[in-house]
Amino acid sequence: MALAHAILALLADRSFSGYELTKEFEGSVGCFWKATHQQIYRELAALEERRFVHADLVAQEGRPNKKLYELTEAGKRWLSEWMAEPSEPCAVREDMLVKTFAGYLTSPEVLIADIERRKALHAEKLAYYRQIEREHFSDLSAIPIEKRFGYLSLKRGLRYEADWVAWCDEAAALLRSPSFASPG
Amino acid sequence: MALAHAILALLADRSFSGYELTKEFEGSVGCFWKATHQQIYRELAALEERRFVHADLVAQEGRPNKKLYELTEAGKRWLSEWMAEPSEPCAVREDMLVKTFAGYLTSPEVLIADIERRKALHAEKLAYYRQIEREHFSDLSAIPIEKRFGYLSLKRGLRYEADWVAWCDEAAALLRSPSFASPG
DNA sequence: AGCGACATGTAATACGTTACATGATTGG
DNA sequence: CCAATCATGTAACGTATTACATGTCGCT
Repeated sequence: MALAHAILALLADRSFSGYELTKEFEGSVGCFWKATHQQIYRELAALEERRFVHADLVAQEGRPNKKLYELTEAGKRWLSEWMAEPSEPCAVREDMLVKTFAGYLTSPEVLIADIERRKALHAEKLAYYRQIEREHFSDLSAIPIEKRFGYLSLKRGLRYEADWVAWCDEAAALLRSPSFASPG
Repeated sequence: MALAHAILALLADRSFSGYELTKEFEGSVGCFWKATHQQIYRELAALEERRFVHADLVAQEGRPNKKLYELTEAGKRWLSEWMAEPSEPCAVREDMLVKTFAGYLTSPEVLIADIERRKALHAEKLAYYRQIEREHFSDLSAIPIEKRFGYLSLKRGLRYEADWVAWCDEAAALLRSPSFASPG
């Protein structure tokens, strides 16, 4: 039930439509939570039924109407209570590491190609998070306190992507070293 | 269907029972894949139906009998083919970072307590992985080439845990700094 | 005329989590 | 005698993924 909390955490700041929430999860929020639009619409419906959010239909000109969801008092209470509970590490399920683990079943070249691909992906995300850091968090004292907390989460994203890039370099270098030369 | 590949990757080295596989996923394999015994038994049954593994009933003295699963040729082929496909980053869903994101809804003390708890968890895993590194990978040239690949995956686990510990320190320090003092 | 952004959904399937369920043996 | 380890499963439920589905508007 943690997607629910992620959505409520966004709605604590301001109202969002399902579409807007989806965009948030595709952007910087993606550094700590991943969700598709289908999950979000389903969860919003469930949250509305539990009265943790309330939807307002907003008529728009020049574009489709939207449902703006706002956090209710009950929703805010539920979220605050959850904040005090201990949080567990998320489950890691990394295809890439299954492949390195059984890497002797393929050629080093195949592994290295995949590692380089991953490196590019993580480098791109890292650049994106650095841009957000520059644009939104270059002067913490200049932004309202509620917004400052987002920097803590972003910092984890920055570390995570930088660390993946570093591992990719390390792993590729090892695979190219004599220790992993084909004959063994 | 990636749990299937993780299981086959383990079976590529030697045969395992469901119980033994569960132990592996709780141990060092846990640095890149998480699975419960229920998932494993279900997946083994599915893999057997697809003829990617074959079960041998092994009678034991002094303990319950077990089913030893071995990789079939078809299973090995299927695994090898999968190795060449590009691998995507796994989905991050971090409760902890939802909490820091909306941290203004609770007190810094509550957040810091949770962060310190997480730090202890990650430090413990880091120590465990370091122990495995010392015991199994201190001299790469002394171990058979197939086993060396496991070190690449372990290195990612070492990085991951160390990076979390570092973030916990960074985040706790920030929360104790004037930038996050309650009044804003 | 077609593409991309806006906007919201259903349905089917796959996968993960939690609870329930059993039973032998070993060591304290 | 009780708890822990070995050993394997079923059932119910919750969550995630993938495919399908629709329609507007603005721009080129």
